[in-house]
Amino acid sequence: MDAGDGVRVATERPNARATMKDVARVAGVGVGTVSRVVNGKSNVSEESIAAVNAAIDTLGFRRNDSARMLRTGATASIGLLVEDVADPFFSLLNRSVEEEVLRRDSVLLTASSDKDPERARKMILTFCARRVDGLVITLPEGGDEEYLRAELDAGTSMVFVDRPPRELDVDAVIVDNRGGARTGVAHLIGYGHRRIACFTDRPDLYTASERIAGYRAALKEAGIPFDPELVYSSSTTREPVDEPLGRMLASADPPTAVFAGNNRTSINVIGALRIHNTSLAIVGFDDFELADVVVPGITVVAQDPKAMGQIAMGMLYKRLDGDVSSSQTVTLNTRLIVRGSGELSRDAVLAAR
Amino acid sequence: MDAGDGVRVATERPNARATMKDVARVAGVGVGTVSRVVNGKSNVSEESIAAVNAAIDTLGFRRNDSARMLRTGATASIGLLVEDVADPFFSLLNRSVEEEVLRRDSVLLTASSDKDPERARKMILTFCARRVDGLVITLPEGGDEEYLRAELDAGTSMVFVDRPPRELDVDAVIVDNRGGARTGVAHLIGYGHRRIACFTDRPDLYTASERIAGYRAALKEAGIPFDPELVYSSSTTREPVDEPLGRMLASADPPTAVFAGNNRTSINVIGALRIHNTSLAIVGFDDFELADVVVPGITVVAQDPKAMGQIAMGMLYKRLDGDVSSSQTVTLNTRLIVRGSGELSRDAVLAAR
DNA sequence: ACGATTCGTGGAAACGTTTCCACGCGGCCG
DNA sequence: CGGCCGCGTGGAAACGTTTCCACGAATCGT
Repeated sequence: MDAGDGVRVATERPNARATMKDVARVAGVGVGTVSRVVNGKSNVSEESIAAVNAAIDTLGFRRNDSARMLRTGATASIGLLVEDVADPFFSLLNRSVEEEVLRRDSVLLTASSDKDPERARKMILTFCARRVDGLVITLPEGGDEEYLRAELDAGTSMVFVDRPPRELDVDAVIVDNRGGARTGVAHLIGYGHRRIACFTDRPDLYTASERIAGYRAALKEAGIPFDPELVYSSSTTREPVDEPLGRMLASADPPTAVFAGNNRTSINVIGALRIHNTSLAIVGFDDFELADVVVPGITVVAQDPKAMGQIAMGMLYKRLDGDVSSSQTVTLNTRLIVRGSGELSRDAVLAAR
Repeated sequence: MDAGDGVRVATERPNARATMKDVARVAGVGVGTVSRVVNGKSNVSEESIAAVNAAIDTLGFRRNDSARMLRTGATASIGLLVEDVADPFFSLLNRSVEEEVLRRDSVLLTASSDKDPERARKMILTFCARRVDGLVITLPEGGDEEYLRAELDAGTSMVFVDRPPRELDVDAVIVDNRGGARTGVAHLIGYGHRRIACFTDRPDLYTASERIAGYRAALKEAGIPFDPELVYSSSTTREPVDEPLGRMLASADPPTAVFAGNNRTSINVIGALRIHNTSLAIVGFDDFELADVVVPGITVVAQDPKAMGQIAMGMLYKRLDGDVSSSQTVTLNTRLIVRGSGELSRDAVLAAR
């Protein structure tokens, strides 16, 4: 009680948060009891509970989770790494993962790789240093993946999303990119199109290459020759495509339809069509918010990022609960949403020229 | 070396990560030296550095940041709470904050409040228990804010974004919602419109009420009477607005223009206009990705979420660096982006009827 | 040649929690 | 009536790091 006796003041140090020791002193109990009250454990008398809670209120005590994590080894946190949290697809995935994390009273650390393997590596290792319970990862293409094996061996659980693992033995949730693209392109072929342009992301990206493969598969099934002149892969999703589209339109045998490999590219294609003041049939991969507001509505091959997040977290928590069965890859089917842009027949497009 | 002597195996325990102690033993140095090497401190011989690094590699050692945080008290982490990480505006803010956090080698914890004060409270207290260095918060309307004061007093720095503080003495970055709305509506008035509908979010939300105030201010300046029949506030941003819009259009003196209070509402309004097969002049608040792809392009009052994130983090880090000057609120100006939908004159709209 | 300074180093204390062990005290059963 | 059990409790050890202190060796200045 006496502040001048050389011992530190009884109830509070000047600029530090109260600890359980402080609470114990004020409540007149032991630290063990404080811990039991804070964690809602049984075997504590009503009196003690009341005294401790009163002390907590007056001191503004808040448990220091760093200490708890150190002691228990469980951090109750999940790390999420995607390409870009601002991307419409990944932001929905992010939200979906957050919901599952919240349900488990955990906390979510998020990061964007920007498709840079080095940045991804840095963030993942940072997450591991924080001893996250599990990782949800969209691993960028290229770069060494071996560092992940060390973390895996050290006992960190992880799930890949949107891309399958290459060498690593980990769970994954992916989308049937190839099948979805094949369906979308076949849809266009069904409306008489034989010259179908294909705009995608960088082909070294897993999803882009799969979608291109689906595009080619659909052509092959219909006996339509593949023409590399009709394929354009942009280096970034923000890049406008009016120049390459213009070149295709000016060629001897111009396309009458377009398959757009992702939602940003769909938007870019729509913009380019407006610039060239023409209309082609369009099917895009991945739904986006305004797809049914433009005229005509954009027919898309839709993914389900919410389901992807839920399933990924389900797999992750099963591992955290001790499941050691062999790893599996869940493939989500896509859904063709018909809105008009994909149902413009070849004849209609040609007639409008 | 002998595993059978009752002492635990020299280099590794079965299922635990290597600690600095392990590294020290393998490298033949003390733990202090290992710590110095890991943290790149000076005053370590080349030999020791090499030995320690070799040991780190063979053991797969990774510093346990829980312990580090406990000891140092600095968690190198920032907590971000927004309405919804999947919202186009907040996902860009999220990304921008992430960039600043990364620059400081920190980690970002994210959460969505879903406009629920109770959920916000829970997440903020969780972040505080994790002893985040700082908080970036979009605090939902309603509910008690007093718990924040306790955290503030305990020394947690925080910045409000998108909403100003009510009672609390904290920094904030907001947008000139009222001025932006006024500019947008005045723009419509400049094209001859006098009957301007206003669709917004729940009016108990700060941003929505400010924008409505701006709408009214513009009307007042132009001497146009305010008609509550022309204002509709949806309860959720996902709610379609074709029904209320239809009612307005069927009235004796229908609107010739619309001011949409946020980007999702803009989209809903465009959809509703299509359903009613009519066209009105539109100005929306907040830019969105497809605004210049629809026909006509949507004229918007644009915010800059990226700048908001940068400025907020700048203010936060200044506080963390010890700045104790009085708190301030930065107001970001909006920018009118003209794309066509807002430049449809009253006469043109009436002529098309 | 000798004290003073520097450098590299090892080791112990401390951070705040959880958990385990031991203790006192009733009441219960045999 | 005595041992036993269970309950509520206090306190100490442990988690893995950082940091401070102390120590020996080597270098320096005079």
